[in-house]
Amino acid sequence: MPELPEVQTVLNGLEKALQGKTILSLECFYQGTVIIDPSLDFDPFPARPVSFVRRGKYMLIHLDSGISLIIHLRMTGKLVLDSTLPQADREILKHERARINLDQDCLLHFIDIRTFGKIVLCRTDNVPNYLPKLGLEPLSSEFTPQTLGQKLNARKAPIKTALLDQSIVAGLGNIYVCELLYRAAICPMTAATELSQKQVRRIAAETVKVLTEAIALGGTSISDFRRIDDKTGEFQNYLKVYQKNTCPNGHKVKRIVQAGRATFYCPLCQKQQNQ
DNA sequence: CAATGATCCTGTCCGC
DNA sequence: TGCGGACAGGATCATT
Repeated sequence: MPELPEVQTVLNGLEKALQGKTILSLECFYQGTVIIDPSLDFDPFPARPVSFVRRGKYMLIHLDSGISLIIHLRMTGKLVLDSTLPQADREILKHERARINLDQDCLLHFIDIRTFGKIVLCRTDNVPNYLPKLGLEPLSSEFTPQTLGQKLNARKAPIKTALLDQSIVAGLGNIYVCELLYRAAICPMTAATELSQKQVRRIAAETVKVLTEAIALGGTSISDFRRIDDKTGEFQNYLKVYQKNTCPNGHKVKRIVQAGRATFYCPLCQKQQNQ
């Protein structure tokens, strides 16, 4: 389940892999995976990528033809670089939903078991119309205890649920929210509106720390996340509560369900009265 | 506007 | 061995 660090890892890999290459075409093998803006009235290929931008869990690849690719991996999407065979000889892989053909006999397979991932092709000036309302970028200067507190304190929902809302903070998912709340020693059931400034400061600090550490380690490979070279990330080896039986202090980790999603936390380390 | 629930989809795992 | 059901869960849409 790619969250911000996994998306950044993939995007970094793409930037390297596409260096000096030209995109020749985009193929779709599953109805709905590739969405082409209806107002696109010319063939945007061949085109060269000019910039690679991440916004929340969205990857934006801007091309020199004034067109952009918007890629979202959702839960099981993977991009796999392949330069092993002449393009014409490559069969469609299992669960391959789309393909980005490059020159130099390279291509990117878009593999997505559960078919929720999307690739949108649209004019660069039209990109914002394809993105939902996204909140603070946790690794940008706009992410401060002040801006975060302002948004969180306006919500009655539990802090765990509020942090998963992409219109509050963009890029967090279930794994990193559980992890950062443990590190900040905040009980996941605490109403966001009731968080003290001190608690918000800890949440902001631990969010930046856990995301930065995870990016440095190439993300978390919990189920099937892979880098584009198909290697696994390393951060799963550093998780403290997510899918764990005990926390680093040896306490029993509890699993509850909030807003339909599993929450892992330590009732001893994350007490509600921790100020 | 906020909060909730259903939906999309397939592989894996568990109990019987 | 196989079958049904729960679970995994990001984002979107409809509903309250």
